[in-house]
Amino acid sequence: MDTQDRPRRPTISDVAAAAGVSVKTVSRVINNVPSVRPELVEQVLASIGELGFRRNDMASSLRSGRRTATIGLIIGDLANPFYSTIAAVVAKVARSHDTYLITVSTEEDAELEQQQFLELCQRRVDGLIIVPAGSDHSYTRPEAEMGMRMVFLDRPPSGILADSVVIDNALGAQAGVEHLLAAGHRRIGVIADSLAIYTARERLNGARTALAQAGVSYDDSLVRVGVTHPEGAARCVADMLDSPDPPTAFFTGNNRITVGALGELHRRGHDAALLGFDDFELAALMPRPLTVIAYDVQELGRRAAERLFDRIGGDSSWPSESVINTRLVPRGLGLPRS
Amino acid sequence: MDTQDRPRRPTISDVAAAAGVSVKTVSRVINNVPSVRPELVEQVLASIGELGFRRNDMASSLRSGRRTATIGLIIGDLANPFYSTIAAVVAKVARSHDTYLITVSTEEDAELEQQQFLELCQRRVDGLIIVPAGSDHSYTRPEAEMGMRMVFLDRPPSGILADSVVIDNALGAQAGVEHLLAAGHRRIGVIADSLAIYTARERLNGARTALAQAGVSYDDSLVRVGVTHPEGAARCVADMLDSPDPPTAFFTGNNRITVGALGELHRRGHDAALLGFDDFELAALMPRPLTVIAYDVQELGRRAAERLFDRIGGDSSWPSESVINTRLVPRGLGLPRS
DNA sequence: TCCATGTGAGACAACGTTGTCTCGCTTTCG
DNA sequence: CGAAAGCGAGACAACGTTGTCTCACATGGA
Repeated sequence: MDTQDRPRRPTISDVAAAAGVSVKTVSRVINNVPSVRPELVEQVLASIGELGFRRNDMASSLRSGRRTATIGLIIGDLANPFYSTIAAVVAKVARSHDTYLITVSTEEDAELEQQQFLELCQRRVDGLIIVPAGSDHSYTRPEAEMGMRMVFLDRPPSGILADSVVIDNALGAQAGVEHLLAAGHRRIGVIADSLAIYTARERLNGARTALAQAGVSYDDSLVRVGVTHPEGAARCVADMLDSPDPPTAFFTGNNRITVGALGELHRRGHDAALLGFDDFELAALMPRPLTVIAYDVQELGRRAAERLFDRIGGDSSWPSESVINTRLVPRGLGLPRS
Repeated sequence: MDTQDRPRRPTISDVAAAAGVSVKTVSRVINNVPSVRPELVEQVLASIGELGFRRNDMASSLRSGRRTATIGLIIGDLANPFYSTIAAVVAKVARSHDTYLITVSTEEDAELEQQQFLELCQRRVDGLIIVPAGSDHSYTRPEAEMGMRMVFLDRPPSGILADSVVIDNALGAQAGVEHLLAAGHRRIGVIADSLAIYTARERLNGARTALAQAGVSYDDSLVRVGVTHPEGAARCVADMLDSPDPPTAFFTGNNRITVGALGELHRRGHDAALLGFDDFELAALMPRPLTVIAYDVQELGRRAAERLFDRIGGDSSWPSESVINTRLVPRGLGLPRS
């Protein structure tokens, strides 16, 4: 008959009334302040149980000015296993710090990245881990100056000095191409993602370094860039194989490209060698077991998350760049055409 | 020299002081209330830009009592592609409702599920999507009664009446086993996850129905349950193949089990047929292309998220159970031993 | 000219919680 | 026995924002 029509959550003041104590005492009980008479503690706990009271964390963190116990993760696409692995390990580290994780996808759109960054700042997350989509991060500077902690992951930031954790793309790609060269290949097709992406640039550079050091002249017709989908990679492979002087091996710049290329080779029953950057779960089970440049994705996420919590914990040392090593996982190659 | 030592975020009161207006006027400008003189609007916006002001969303939603624009997703493990696909599509639907997503992993632990559920309620999320780990959800009832919206995904709740979205596990498994029977197999090994999991129970039931309807007597030695890892699945396959009267085909209850079983068959070069529940990206590229029971995981997540936002939007109709159909994707089987 | 009407903007309180201060009671010691 | 000290618990204000109310001033009609 009263204002019971919409169910309203009880507040500490309701609990206080029910237990016959002041709101502050309820607050003390909730926060385990020891200086409350055990008998009152019991009364209060009883009332809390009866009413189903649950503290409003938002009000609590507003008043206390402490952490919101939330961090944000800005990534390309949660459906991509690379990103979801990172999200999982970041969430795990966050949980060990009693912190929740808000994950947002930018779909590799720089504008969306900026928008979501600012929105997460409005929510007063305690910190942010960012896998950059855009190439200019000076927009983060005002927030950084006002105390927002952030760590860049997989790609370094530009326009701001901040922590980052990246993998050794160039050296990894170089090692991969060297492996193909050592197997006797001289015509090696290289397929890379958009060069707007830092990792794609670095990997292409590494591949070129290997070729140059082996004295193999650089052939433009054997390099394709801006390949973003497996289908595109398949077309590139088809295209190069149909050319007059086709490659005998392929170096593919990421797992999506590798899968697309593999599919095309599989369809054709072609025996060109294939070596890709990024490992993936089923690589060993492929029709042709795949040699890949692998690295510890979980370690990548873990280091970024731990760096972030160091910062949140008050670490104010000079920003650092942490580099994760890659390793070549040999699982066999197609034989070079002799 | 003043309290500038720790960078403090400006508040609307700082903006008001800078612009020479009242805090309420700043609030009006922020919220696009039209009844403010354009000249003042400009002043306020200028001050906002200068100070780098950004509204505190937590304070805003506390005061206004409106939504927190956050929903929670409670799943088993974000690193599992099934769950990350769901998380991605839920995040997408959420974003279209200007809402953020907090994802937590239970690691299939019922106690952790309950704990995280309650913590998310404390955060005053607007709603929750839950993939149950536990089998009793009566603990959610007090929260539901106080207005917490929730939708159960992949597995129905027990102990509470609430919306759910599930797939047709029994019928799918039945169709899968029928497919193996139609190919002439009579000795079919069935490997299932822990029967504490609803989907595993349902799928096993479906498999048994198919066997029973075909008049194949049920052989306990051909059924393994409680298999949670690919390694376990591999051991089951090895074990059954090494038995005196080995199966000629396997029905595997989920994608982890399928991968483990496939690996073992691959190692042995064994030609037993394999048909699994759950599709996975590379199934078509496997050494033996895999026939699977597939379903639209994205649709599963999408329906749950849309149902949740219906509820948040005020829909108070009777709770519904939405069922997603499965389909058999034939990609070939090993031939039965003749 | 005077009063009714309308409009823009400020004062104040409130959301649910916690930090600070105070106060009364008990304990202890000179 | 009185005063200092200690301790438990309440009153009050504040976190940053927005809802409600009020008021000053401008406008228009009688």
